[in-house]
Amino acid sequence: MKYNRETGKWESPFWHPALTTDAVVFGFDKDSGTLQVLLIKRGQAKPGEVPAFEHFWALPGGFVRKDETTDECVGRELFEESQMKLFNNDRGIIPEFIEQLKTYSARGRDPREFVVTVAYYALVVKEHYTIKGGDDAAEAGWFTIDEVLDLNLAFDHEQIIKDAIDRLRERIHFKPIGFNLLDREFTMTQLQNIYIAILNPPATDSTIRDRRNFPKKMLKLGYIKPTGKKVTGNRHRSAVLYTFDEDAYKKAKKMGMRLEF
Amino acid sequence: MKYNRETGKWESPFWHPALTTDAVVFGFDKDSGTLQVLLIKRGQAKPGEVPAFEHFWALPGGFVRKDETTDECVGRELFEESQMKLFNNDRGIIPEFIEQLKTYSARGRDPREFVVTVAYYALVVKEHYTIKGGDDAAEAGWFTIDEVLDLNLAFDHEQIIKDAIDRLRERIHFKPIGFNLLDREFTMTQLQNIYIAILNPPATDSTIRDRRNFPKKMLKLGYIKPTGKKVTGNRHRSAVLYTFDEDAYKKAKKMGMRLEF
DNA sequence: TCATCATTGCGTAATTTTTACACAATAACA
DNA sequence: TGTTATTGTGTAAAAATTACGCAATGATGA
Repeated sequence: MKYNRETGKWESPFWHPALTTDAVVFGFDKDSGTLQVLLIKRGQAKPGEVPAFEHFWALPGGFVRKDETTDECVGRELFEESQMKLFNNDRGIIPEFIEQLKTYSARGRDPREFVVTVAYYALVVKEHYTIKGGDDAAEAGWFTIDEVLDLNLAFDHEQIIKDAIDRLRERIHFKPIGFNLLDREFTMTQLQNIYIAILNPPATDSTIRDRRNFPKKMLKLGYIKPTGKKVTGNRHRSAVLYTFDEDAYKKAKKMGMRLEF
Repeated sequence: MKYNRETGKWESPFWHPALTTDAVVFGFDKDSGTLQVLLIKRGQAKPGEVPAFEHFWALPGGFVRKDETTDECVGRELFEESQMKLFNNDRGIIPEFIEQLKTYSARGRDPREFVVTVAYYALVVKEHYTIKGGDDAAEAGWFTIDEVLDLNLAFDHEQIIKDAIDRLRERIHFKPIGFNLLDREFTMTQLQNIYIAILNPPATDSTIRDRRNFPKKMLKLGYIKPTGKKVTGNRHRSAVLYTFDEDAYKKAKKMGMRLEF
C-alpha cells in the first residue's frame, strides 16, 4: 500500500482487509483453583466512528500497524493497554508464555467492516498484576470460564476463548506450560489444581485427581525439582516447594524422551 | 476500504496489510511409506510486476479476495489452481481434511511488499489425483519431506511445512486424521505406516513399529472395523481391509472416552 | 503338484505402569 | 497439648505395554 499525501489516504490497486490481534490471557486463581481470563470493557465510539459493541466486555487487542508483525502487535497491545489503563504496576502485561491460536475471518464478525483477527493465547502469573480501581470504574477484570459464558462478549470473542481452552488442553500434554501460571516456586497441590482446571478430567480419574498419584506422574517426567524450601504460615503441615528445571527439560527433550503428560 | 472509481484504487485512512493463504497438502505414498507434500512451481513475473521467487517451488496459495474468508480462499485456491493447471481430474483438489495451521507475518517474508499469510494444512488421498504432464513441463509435484528440505523453497514455505509436520504429529494423538490419507478401505499395514511416517517413533518403540502390537492399540480405540473383504493379487497372504467407522468414533467421543492414540 | 517366498494373523508370558487405596507427619492455634 | 486441616509416603491389585514366536496364506515357478 502506498500513502497518498494529497488525499491523506492509503491506496492500493487491490482490496486489503483490516487486520487486528486479540489475546486470550489466562491466569490462575490459587484460592478457587479456577482458570480465569482477562477481559477489557470497550469504550464508547468517538464522534464520527461507527459504534460497535460499546461497553461490552472483550479480549484485549487492536489494529496491526504498518509493517508490524502480529507477534509484535499483540505484545504491544498487551503492554500498552494494560500499562495505561488497567494495572497499578509500573509495566504492562508481559506474558510468561504466549503463542498464536488461530486467525478468524468470518464475514460480519465486526459490524463496521471486514476485519481479520489473529488470536493469541497467553499465560500469566495473575498475582503479578493488580487491576486498577480507577475513575472509569471496572475497565478490566478477571473472569472464570463459567462467568465468561454468561457475559455476552463483543465480536466472536466467546468462540475465541473456547478455542483457546481447547488448545490449552491439547498443548499441556506436550509442553509443560502449566508452570507459567504459577510463581517460580510452587507446591504440588497448586500444580495439580492447574492440571485439573485445564484438563477437567472425569471425577473417576485418579491419576490426576488423586493427591497421592499425581506427584508420581509429575515427578517421573524429571524436570521438576524440590527447592528444599517449604511454605510457612499455614495452620497445617508445610508443603514442599518445587521449581521447574528448564535445563533438565531441554536435556530430556533433546534426548528424545517421552515428555507427554 | 473503499473503491475510488476515479483513480481505480482502493483507499483507506489506515494502512492495511496484504493477505494470502497457503496450504501444506499432505499425501501418503503407499509404496515407499513416506509422507509427501504438494508443491507448485512459481511462474515468471508479468511485465511491470516485481519478480519474486520466479521458478521456485512453493506451496499452493494466493491472495484473499474482497470479503472472502480465509477458509473460502484456501479452498478456492486449491480447487482452481489444481483444476486449471495441475491435474487431469475433472475437479480440483478438495481435501478430505483441512485445518488452519498458523499465520505468518514476518517482515521481509515477501520481498515485494508486506504480506501476511494464513497457512493451512490438508490431507488428501494422493491416488485420487494424477499430475498433468502438460506442456509447461512439471508445474506441480509431490515431494517427500527430505526432498523438500533440499529444494530451497520460495518465501518462508520451508518453515511453514516444518510447522505443519509438527502440528500433524500432535494432532494425530487426539484426532484420527490418518485415515484421510488412505482410501475408504485400507489394510492395517498401510495405517501403521502412516503412523510411523507421521510420528517417526524411535526404532526401539515396539507398540507402534511392531506389526504385532500396533493392531491391538489401534483396534482397542473401537472405531475401526473390518469390512470382511481382503486384498487380492499379492504374492502372499491377503490382508484384511478395515474402514473408519465415523459413527462409532462420534459415539465414543460423546461418551467422553479416551481416544488418545 | 508342491516347495518357496513374502507377508499377514494371532497368541501369550514377562514386565511395567496405572489405579485405588490408608495412615502417619506437620504446623499453627486455642 | 489436643484440635484441625492439610501434606508426604507406601504398597498391593489391576491393567496395559512390551517383546517375543509361529502358523497361515496366496501367488509363483520348478
